[in-house]
Amino acid sequence: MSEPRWLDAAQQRDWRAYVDGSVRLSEIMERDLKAKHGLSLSEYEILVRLSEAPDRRLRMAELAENASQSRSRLSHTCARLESKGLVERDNCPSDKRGVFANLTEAGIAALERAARDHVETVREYLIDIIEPADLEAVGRVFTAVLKRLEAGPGRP
Amino acid sequence: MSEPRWLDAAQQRDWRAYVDGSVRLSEIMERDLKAKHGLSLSEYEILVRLSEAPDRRLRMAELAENASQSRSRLSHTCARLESKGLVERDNCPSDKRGVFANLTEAGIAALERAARDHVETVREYLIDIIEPADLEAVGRVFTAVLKRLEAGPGRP
DNA sequence: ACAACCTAGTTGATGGTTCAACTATTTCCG
DNA sequence: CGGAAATAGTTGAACCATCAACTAGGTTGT
Repeated sequence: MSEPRWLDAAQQRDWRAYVDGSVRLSEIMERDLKAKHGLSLSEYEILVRLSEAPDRRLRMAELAENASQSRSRLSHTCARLESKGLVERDNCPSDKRGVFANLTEAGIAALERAARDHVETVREYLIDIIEPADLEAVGRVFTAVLKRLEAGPGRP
Repeated sequence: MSEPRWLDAAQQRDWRAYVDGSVRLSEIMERDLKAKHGLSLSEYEILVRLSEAPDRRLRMAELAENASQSRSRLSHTCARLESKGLVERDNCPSDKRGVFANLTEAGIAALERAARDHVETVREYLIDIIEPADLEAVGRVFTAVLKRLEAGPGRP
């Protein structure tokens, strides 16, 4: 139990800006999508990942991984999307435990509409108001975070 | 209704890294705090803001603003923290509608314990694995986001 | 002084997320 | 082969956040 290595003033300032800013940024994304398209951010993410998959279909586990959601959460969210007619689920022939989620035509259309507004919001509140070099830095930072998280716990 | 200004490949890559990375980063913070100290991230944030306030007390509205939470959410969360004995609420004498939230001794102690672990997690999964200059860029970026959000909607 | 309005904060219902338990299938390996 | 262990996905309960409605006290203007 050693002394904690506290952040210095500059680190603290930057970390705090990130905490506050990222919470409020995702809040506005959420609100915007919900108001204009009746979609939550996590529903939107699912549609995005499906739209990029071959044949616009993915196994539930892979979709959960891509969308950074737990399997349970995906099951519930998928049920909701299914009842909205944006997603369909059907059984995997080769693995009888497996389930494919796939995007319906309505899902494709809804995503296209939502994405047009969403990209505008992302620009308006982030991309267009910062230096391109700083966006690249953000990319590097969170790529490193993802890599670190994959490596699992322990601090080498 | 003009054509959307889609992100280019590099912007898309960086934005996606941020979306995925930030979700997963706050997930691990949340899990860590919950497992080791029984606190959610938003409870933790409330304790932090209170601990920094003069006399470790703040009016509810101000606390809500500082912690980036809605007033309603703060009421509920505060009720939970109160039942854990970490926060107390009492009436404001000068404005009879008002309520002060203040940190109890137990709250101070709980925060101190939690903060020691929390800073370690923040370092392990973010600060210590990136370039200092990139952290500064993150700080600039989200400071700009906060400024933009304060300005309100509309894109000048 | 009083009516209209605004601000502080809470409450309860609703809906989404998490967690643990469960079924069903597949894989591993003696 | 056959049983143990691992994997895919779902379910329901408990928990937390959001939203609209509400109480109560303050502010403004005439």
